[in-house]
Amino acid sequence: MEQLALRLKGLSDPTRLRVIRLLDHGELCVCDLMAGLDLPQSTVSRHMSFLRNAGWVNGRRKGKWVYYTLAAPTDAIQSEILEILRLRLPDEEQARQDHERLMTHLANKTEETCPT
Amino acid sequence: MEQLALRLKGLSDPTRLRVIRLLDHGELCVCDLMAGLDLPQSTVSRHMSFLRNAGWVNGRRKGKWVYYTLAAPTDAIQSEILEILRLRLPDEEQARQDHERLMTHLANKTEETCPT
DNA sequence: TTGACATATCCGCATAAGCGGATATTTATT
DNA sequence: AATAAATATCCGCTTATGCGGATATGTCAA
Repeated sequence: MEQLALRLKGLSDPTRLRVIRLLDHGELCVCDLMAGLDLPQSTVSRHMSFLRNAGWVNGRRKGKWVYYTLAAPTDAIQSEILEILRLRLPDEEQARQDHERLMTHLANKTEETCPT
Repeated sequence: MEQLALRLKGLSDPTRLRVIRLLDHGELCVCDLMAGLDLPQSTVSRHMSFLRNAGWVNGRRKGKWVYYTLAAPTDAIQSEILEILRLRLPDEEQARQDHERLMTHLANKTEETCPT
């Protein structure tokens, strides 16, 4: 139960659900998430640590950047919950705004300033 | 997201997951849960308030007793998460003990001391 | 090796949660 | 009305969580 409770605690915060939703579009670095969420760097980084610790995301370093992706599920529960979120995360105004901010930000990124 | 985060926060505690698992056997009053969880009354009652507030259980008063049941899901997410828990809640030693304590307690209950 | 950038961690702070004993509330019984 | 039983709430306490600015760490480029 401990393990599962920790997993679910990872999802028990609105900001972290927004992160999951943004990551569903693919790999993003912290600065991308800052733009999408419109939150300061320390706040985003802290939530990413929490999510990594709870087993929901992986981070890989690429030069100065750390790219986060949704983690591959390690058990059936995690896999099914992730699938539910993918299909049914509420389609709220905020999600639309997050996505729009992210897209605007990505459009202004050049290959050299932030390589994949 | 707020709403969903609250829902998930309801499940983000080991004791509350144990409650969900016990309630899957059917309606239980607080004293039943105290026996199953082996926790003091104030602790159990507080967790039940939390779960009710998060939309996972309903309580109905019957005389001196308050019987709790799993709440009927109000949306697809809740329904699917509940189904996952039902199918896949980890089969741990603690769950076995909880169940055993509950059964022993129920066996000692007479109709008059605690009616359904 | 210095500078600039991206990220992580530290800091102090405020609020939320968890705990269990004590007390209040509700209901049935006499 | 008084008592007892079941439950909810209050209390003081401890720990966890969230926040954002400040600082530390890691990495690349000049």
